[in-house]
Amino acid sequence: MEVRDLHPWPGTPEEARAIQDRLRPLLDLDDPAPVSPRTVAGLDVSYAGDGRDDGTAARLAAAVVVLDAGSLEVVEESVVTGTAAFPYVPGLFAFRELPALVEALRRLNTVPDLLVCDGYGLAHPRRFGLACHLGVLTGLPSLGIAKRPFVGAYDPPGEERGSAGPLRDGGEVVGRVLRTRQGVKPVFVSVGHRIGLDEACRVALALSPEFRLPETTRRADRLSRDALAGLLPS
DNA sequence: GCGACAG
DNA sequence: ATCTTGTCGC
Repeated sequence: MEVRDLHPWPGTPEEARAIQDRLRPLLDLDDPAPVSPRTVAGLDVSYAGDGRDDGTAARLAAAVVVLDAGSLEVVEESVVTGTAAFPYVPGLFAFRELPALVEALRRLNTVPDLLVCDGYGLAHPRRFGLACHLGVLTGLPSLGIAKRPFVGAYDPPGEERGSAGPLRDGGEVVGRVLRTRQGVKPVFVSVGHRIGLDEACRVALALSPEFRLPETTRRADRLSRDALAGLLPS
């Protein structure tokens, strides 16, 4: 599929933040139309550990797995190996894996109806997490499902699957804390681009019929790990 | 100023 | 993210 060219690559955290501030206005989040995705793409990245002290140049594998939204059967897979493009800095996480993920998306023959990212969308210090960034670059609806809290405050949702509550930051609701499995830690859902929070949570639940994490990220996680394992140890 | 901080 | 043993439970 087609993906917009990457902007000039930032050399410093300041430049990276400036890029996020410049791209944020491109988000389409006002009254988004229903997505009702037929296919959903899950994205994830695995790392080989070493690299430089700042984490740059660490070997990684970025995977995209497209599933049929109804049956959750695999429609297409794409994996690429590469190196971390930026040190890990909370709030600038996207710059670490963006180049590899974009390349994996470009190698897709299918154009998914929705992107499900491992991390955050709007629930971000500058309201521009990885899901927002990929949404703008691809033009596709996107959302983020994170395993751990980042920004915002929340009350623990009920113990049953489906229970949820608002994730609030700076006086605004930036996402939702959702229990995808009874008695198990909840996940953090936030919209990225062209989708509403209600639909994002419905999709998140539909993609997680059995486990805490959605099948999209579970599949992408396994694929990226396998790709890394297939590389010569070094 | 100090601590916390997606993956 | 990754480093990691055993253990409880379906």
